[in-house]
Amino acid sequence: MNVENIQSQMRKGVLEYCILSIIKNGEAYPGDIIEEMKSAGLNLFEGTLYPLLNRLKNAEILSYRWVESTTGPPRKYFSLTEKGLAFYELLESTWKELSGSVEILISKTNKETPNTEL
Amino acid sequence: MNVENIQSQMRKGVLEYCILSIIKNGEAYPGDIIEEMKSAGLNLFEGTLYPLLNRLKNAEILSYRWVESTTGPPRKYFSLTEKGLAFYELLESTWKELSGSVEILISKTNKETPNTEL
DNA sequence: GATAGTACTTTGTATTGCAAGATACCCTGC
DNA sequence: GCAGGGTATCTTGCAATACAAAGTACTATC
Repeated sequence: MNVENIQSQMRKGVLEYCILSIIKNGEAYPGDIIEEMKSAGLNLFEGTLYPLLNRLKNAEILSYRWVESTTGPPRKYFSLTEKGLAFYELLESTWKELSGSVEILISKTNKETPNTEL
Repeated sequence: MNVENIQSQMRKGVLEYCILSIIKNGEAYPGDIIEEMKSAGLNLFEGTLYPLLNRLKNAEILSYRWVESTTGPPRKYFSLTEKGLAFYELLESTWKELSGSVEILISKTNKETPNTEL
């Protein structure tokens, strides 16, 4: 019940959505994705990302191609498939519904009984 | 990788936040909470809620008192402890940070290359 | 051909939402 | 006083998955 755990729990649900959004923007390899996530304030670990990308690839949501690098071994550049784009849009509406529901709930419970404040 | 699973994953992270928000508004028993969540569009199951409430009680975030009911067995009415209020505020800021990060990421990745739209 | 840096993969652990069923309490009718 | 239906709470087992940590592999440089 510590802070890291809470953040991790909340992050969980939106990880796929964020990652697909990055890839939708253009081909990316895992290093790009981790960087972009961090710059938005969302930490992401290799041990999380690689299995996730593989799950998405196996579900035919992502595809990849090998691209050689001058600074090391070749990289897997991922991009969305057609199915992946549809999946992304599903995630998008799911996120909007969820965040909408939360807003409704929070604003409602904050208004009804002001005397809750002691 | 089905729809229910995605929704469930996203819901996961905000469950505690929503439930604490409802309880913060005033004492509530599990039936109340499930009703309120459903009315906001968030399904919640008994098998999820009871263990969660017990975890929060053991962490001294919630306390409860028994209240008799005219329609059945007595109910556990939960309320926030002092520690619970602090925890709620932590969840609140965590949620705001997360949803902020997501918005940043999504809007950024949607703008940079408009030609992604096929 | 050894070393360092980058990239990808795998294994094990802990958490927790959910389904299903069990337990317990209250009331009514007999 | 006890059988049955409705309400409420609790428990058990399963499945999914984020994370940590260690391992493998490729490239370039010395």
